[in-house]
Amino acid sequence: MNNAIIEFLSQYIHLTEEEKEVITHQNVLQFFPRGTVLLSEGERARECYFVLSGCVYSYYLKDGHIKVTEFYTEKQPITPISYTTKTPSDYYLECLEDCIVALGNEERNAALFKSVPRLAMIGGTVMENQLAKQRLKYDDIINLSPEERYRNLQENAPELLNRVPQYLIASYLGVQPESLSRIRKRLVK
Amino acid sequence: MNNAIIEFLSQYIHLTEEEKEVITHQNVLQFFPRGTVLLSEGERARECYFVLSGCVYSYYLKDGHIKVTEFYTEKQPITPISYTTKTPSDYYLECLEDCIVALGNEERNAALFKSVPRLAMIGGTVMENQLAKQRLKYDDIINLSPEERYRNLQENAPELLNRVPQYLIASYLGVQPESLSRIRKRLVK
DNA sequence: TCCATTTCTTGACCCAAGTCAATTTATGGG
DNA sequence: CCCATAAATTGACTTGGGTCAAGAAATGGA
Repeated sequence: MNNAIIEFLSQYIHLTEEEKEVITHQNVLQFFPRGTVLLSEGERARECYFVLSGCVYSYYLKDGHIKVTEFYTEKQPITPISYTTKTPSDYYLECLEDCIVALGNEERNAALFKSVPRLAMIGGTVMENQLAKQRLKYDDIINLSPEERYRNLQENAPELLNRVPQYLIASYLGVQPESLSRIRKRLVK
Repeated sequence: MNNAIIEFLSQYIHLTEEEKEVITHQNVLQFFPRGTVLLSEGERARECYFVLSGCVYSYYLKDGHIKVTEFYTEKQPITPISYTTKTPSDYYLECLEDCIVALGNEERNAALFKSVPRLAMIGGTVMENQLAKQRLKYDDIINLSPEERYRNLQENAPELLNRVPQYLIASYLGVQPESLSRIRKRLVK
């Protein structure tokens, strides 16, 4: 379970057993029951997260309606924009399921970097990779119809479709729940 | 002109006159005439860029049609996904106007970091900021109609509308040229 | 197990964007 | 300055998603 962090970091850097040990022990883990709001609009994020289990989603409100922007599941880092910019958040961050989450902040990261100095070097790379992913997602969305977007989800993240209520998937795809219902109907036949 | 880099870096870190001097002198600048292709599909990007003057745009081909993903103008850094991932590029990078560009690669960056060590620390922050911007752009697009996107462009980057041919703007907004023409017509009245 | 509430589906209608085709306008090279 | 070509506009038609309203199905708490 806790290995998720080690697995994640190992994508970027080779860790010795000793370093893995240190990282595992310095982790600050926390359990949040489903429905917990980790971050609210107007609040300033004081922490970033790493999902070990469960599912977190981020959304903002527009005319009182939820607009889902992302789902975060196992082995995914969450860096709220508000954490980056140190300004009040426009987004909510909420647990869709019971979650176990690793917490990060500048203090704790600094302590970790002191123990495993090589970790400090991959910060830029991790961010670059996140950015590359976000770009691909953008380039996808801009030229695809809602139906194509849904098919991509089916292809790339089929498990999400089972874990997440359909009206949140619809919001994530940028369509109304009625439309998603019709898209699904079209695709069945 | 060359100050653009100093201006850009100063958003993240305060530079002494001496450091500014060093950075200015270590810069590798190059002129590219309009139409120059900086990166082609299938090629691996060996450099990243910083636009000092002119306009560069990135696009990919889908069924032989251009899909514009971004315009880069003065004081904007360009980190091709291919540069990040060290894999062949799916994108083209091309000069829309005559351009003066600063070139970066790992070697040159390392040399620069050696001269001004503090620069190495802001890499993650620059990337985090780029990521935050890209996220906002995404969240925008997903819930806005083409017409709203166009109005946002008018608001946030009116100069682009004069510099860039309309059919490229249309592609950037994810609509057909005919549709953009009609959107503009609707908005005039 | 039952009921209230939430979520999902369906129908009818509207509208904006896509498509194809034709025409007008702009542009740059000679 | 003219012409060939590229870019932008307009018209007619199709189509898929939005909206509003009603009903069916699923869910969870008592």
